[in-house]
Order: sequence, then C-alpha cells, then structure tokens
Amino acid sequence: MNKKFYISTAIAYTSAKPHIGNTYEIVLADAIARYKRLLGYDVYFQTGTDEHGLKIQQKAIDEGITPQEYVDNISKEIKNIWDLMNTSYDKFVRTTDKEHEEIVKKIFKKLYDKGDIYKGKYEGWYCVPCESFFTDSQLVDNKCPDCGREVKKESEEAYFFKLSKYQDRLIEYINNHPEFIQPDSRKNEMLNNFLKQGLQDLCVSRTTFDWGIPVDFDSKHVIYVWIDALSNYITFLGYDPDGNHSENFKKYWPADVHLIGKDILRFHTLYWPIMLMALDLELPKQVFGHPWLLIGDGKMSKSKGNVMYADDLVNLFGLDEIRYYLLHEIPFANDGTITYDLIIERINSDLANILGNLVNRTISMVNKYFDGVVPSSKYREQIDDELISLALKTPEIVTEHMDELKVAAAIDDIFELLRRCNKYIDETTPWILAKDETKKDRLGTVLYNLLESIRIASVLLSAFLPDTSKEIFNQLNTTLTNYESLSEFNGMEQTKRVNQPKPLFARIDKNIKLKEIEDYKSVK
RNA sequence: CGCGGGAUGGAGCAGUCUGGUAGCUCGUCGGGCUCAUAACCCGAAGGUCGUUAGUUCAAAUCUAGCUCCCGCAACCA
Repeated sequence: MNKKFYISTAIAYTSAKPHIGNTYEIVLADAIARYKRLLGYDVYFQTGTDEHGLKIQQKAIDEGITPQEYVDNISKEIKNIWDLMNTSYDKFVRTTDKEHEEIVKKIFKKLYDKGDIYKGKYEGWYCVPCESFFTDSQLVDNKCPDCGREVKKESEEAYFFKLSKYQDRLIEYINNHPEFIQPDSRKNEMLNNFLKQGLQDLCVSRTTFDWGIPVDFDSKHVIYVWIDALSNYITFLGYDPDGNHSENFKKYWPADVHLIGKDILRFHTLYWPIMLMALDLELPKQVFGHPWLLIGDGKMSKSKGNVMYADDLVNLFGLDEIRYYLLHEIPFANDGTITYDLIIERINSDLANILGNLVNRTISMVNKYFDGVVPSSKYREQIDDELISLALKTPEIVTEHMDELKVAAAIDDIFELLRRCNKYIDETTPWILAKDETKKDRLGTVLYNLLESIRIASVLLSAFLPDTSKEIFNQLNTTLTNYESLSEFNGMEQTKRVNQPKPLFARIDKNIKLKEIEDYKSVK
C-alpha cells in the first residue's frame, strides 16, 4: 500500500474576498500535494472556509441578508478562486456543515466532561457599539481600536479551556520534535513568547453573538472560533468523539503538514496541539508557518489601495504565470514581494526565455531536421555526460527540497536543468551538424538528449505548472509522465513524431503591459 | 531593558547553524551564435556583506553594544 500524506491549508475566513496573499497558501499546498502524488503517495489535501463569528454576523446584517446567505456567497467565491488557481484539493470543507457542527458540540462536551473546559468569567474592555471585548494591549489610547470610542471594563460568563494543564507536555513535545514547528525561528518565538511565560486559559465561548455553534448544554453560549475552526482538520475526516472513527480518519490522521500563515501559528502550535492532547489524539507531524507576500515594501491592505486579487492577476498574466510567481518568489522563511514589474520580469526571463524558448527551439529542430521523428540516440559523446547526469540527478534534488517544503528551491533546481539544456545547444551547435549529412546520427543524439531532458523537467514541473507541463507533453507527444520514468534517460520513444512547436509563453512588453494594467484597473 | 526576525553590488534573493578567495537571478556593458519567442551562450564592470567594538592566524558567518525596518505581544481567523 502507498504511504499516505495528509496536507491541509488553514480554512479561509469568509469575511471578504481573499487577496493574492491569501491565495498563495492554497497554491503552495497544491504544489506540495501534487508533488507527493507524483511520488506515489496516497494524498489527502483539505482546505475550506471558516464561517462563524461576530464579524460575519455583522456583515450579513449590513447587507440585509442572513449570515448563512452571506457565507454561502463568500465561500463560493473562495472556492471559485481556488478552482481558478487549478488547485487539486480533495475536500473543500465549510464549518457551517451540519455534521461538523454536531461533532464540534460533542468535542466541546467531551472536554467539559473531562474537566478541561470549565465555566468562568471573562474580563476585558468592552465597547458597547462594537459589542466586542478587547485586552489592555489591544486598546488604542485606551479607546476602542475599531471605532475609537470609550470602552468600559466588563465581565461576561464564559467557558475556558485549561491550556495550563498541558503546557509542560507541549513544551516537551516541541523540544523532542524539532521538525514540528517550521521554520525554526517560529518555534523559538512560540516557546519564548508564550510557553515559557505560562499559558493563560483560553476563552472558548461567547455570549455576545449567536452566529456560531451553540454549546448544547448551555444554549446562551456559542462555541468560539478555536474549537470550531481548528477541529475542521479532524471532523471532516470522520473523527468521532465516542471513538467510532471513520476509515478515513484512521488512515490519514495525524496530518503530515498543516500549512498556515505565520500570523496564526500560535493557534496551530499551542491551542490546537493542546486540544488534541486533551482528546487523546496524535499531534500533526508538522506545522509550517509560511511567510507573507508583500506589495513593494508594504503589506497589502484595502486602505492602501494596493490589493491584488488572484483573478485579476490571472486575467492579466495567465494562470501558470501567476502560479509560477507565487511558488518561486516566496522564500522559505522571509516575506516575499510582489509587484507588476517583478511578475513581468519573471515571466519573461524564466518562463518565456529559458523554458518556453528552449522547448520551442528544440521541437523546431526536430521538425526541421528529422521531419518531427524522434531520432535515435546512439552516437553519444563525452560532452553529453554532464547534461545527462544532471537530468538524472535533478529529480532527487527536487525531491529533497520538496521534503523540506523548500518549493522555490525545488523550482530553481528544475530551471537549472533547463539552463543547462540551453547551454548544451550552444556547445553542440546542432545547426552546424545539420549542414553535414555524415553527422546526422550525432545530430539526432543531440536532439534526443534535449527532448529527454525536457521531458524529465516537464514531469517535475507538473506539480507546479500543471497546464504548461501538459502542453509540453503534448508537443513532445509523449505519455510517459510518471516519476519512475525519470530514473533512466530513455523515456522519449524513438520513431514517434513530435508535434508542431507552439510558444508556451509570450514575452511581455513591459510598457505595453503596464499600460494595459492601468486600463484594466480603471475599467473595474 | 517584553519576544522574535531582517539589514549582502541598481533590483529581488542565497550564503550565517558547521568561521577560511562573497554567490545566484534580473538589469547594464562587451563579445559569440542564428535552431529558437531580438530569445540562447560566453566574458566584464559593479558590494569595505547596516554600524561600532571584541574573539581569532582568519568573520557576511561567533560575542557585545548601537541604528533603522518588520512581525508578534494571547483570546483580533
């Protein structure tokens, strides 16, 4: 049986349309999931939307619709964007799902019965018009951070979760599993900032709004986001608080990777593991807090008017172009930058020049010199060795990087091979060989080596640029696209015909494109 | 003294853990080539690696201080 791999993204909050920074996460997860499938893993890839809470209730009221209608709309919009980005999730979950709600109630009850949840009082600064509580540190000039009005000290009855009970166990777990929190720098942050200071018990219910899952033994309260949202990772898999877990749950839990934004690391590396400990469940193997995508040097925000949305970018540049940018430009640990200039630069230099042009010139030569028939490769020379050994080594290197979730580095590895191909063409000068009929066999070998190297690169690329990869296979006219076929350098079937070359990516004229973007924006 | 991260040629980044000629991509300049999407290949210029002091035969890399930027600061996804 194949090894399993369970990867999840955070579920997106349905308060607004996600911008390109939020979209990055699903694309990153998709690349990892696709790569694992390529390696033969039995992959389960879950994503979805988080649909409860005060903010949503208010927005719905503002728009004069029910909260359910509101989240139905946004959830659908988010799903559309995920689909637009060609992401291969296996399950799209919604926290307003009835079954989820039932299981969450049971989880809450179970923790309550166990004594890990208890009833207490929540104290804080309350803003009446906003109906929200704030902590000391959240206040701005001792006023409400949202509306700037006066706040007053209030307390309300609430349920609390005993984080403190489990904190030593968690510290021990984190220390014994150095790979649990990634990147490492985040692990230190969590340990130093929170765990070592001692955890306060977490308030897990609210009475100030009702758009949430009710506490079934105390209907005044709704279950607050933590238990509701975080538990999506197990409820939709078929976790049963009474112990009759589904086959899926037994098969896929614990998760291999929770992919999340670095801002919600605390919830996933402190609250969530402790919940699981309280439920006597295994902890996820890894939580990866990925960096942010910044516009220029600032954070994306509506007030700055610099928000970029995935659908606009795809309209302007194309799907794989944007996937490429997202996957390649975001480093492992630090925040990345996105600007139109940088997108254009990457598309031109990497996709059009290095990849697109290589495929185009190679297929053209096969057509021109061999009437499209894949030539035989028996006249090898020493100069071929370097290319061939790199082509055979690249899958290993890419896999290593992917195992470390270093997606950008993995893509670089593939492009290293493509660059080597371009260089190889210069070294072997096939157009000169073509002029000498006696060198026809040598010419064939050179072209074969190129075709096969491109095939190998394209197989690896299928996790990142699925459509492009498909198109390359189409032009190569090959169906041999599995990972196993990369272990030997003979996957291109001789005597088969390649198709006509077709440019994969058009080069972009920067000035024209920037103008087009202006026009596009003004029409919107 | 709240915690953590960052500061590397014009731009975007790697290298820092495990000190030892400063690397990659883009851009610029020069050359080559013509199969190809004015693409490709080669070469060059350009950085006292934020700052100060220390450790060392040797520091971008270790230690301490300082400056600037960013995230977090707990119930705000």
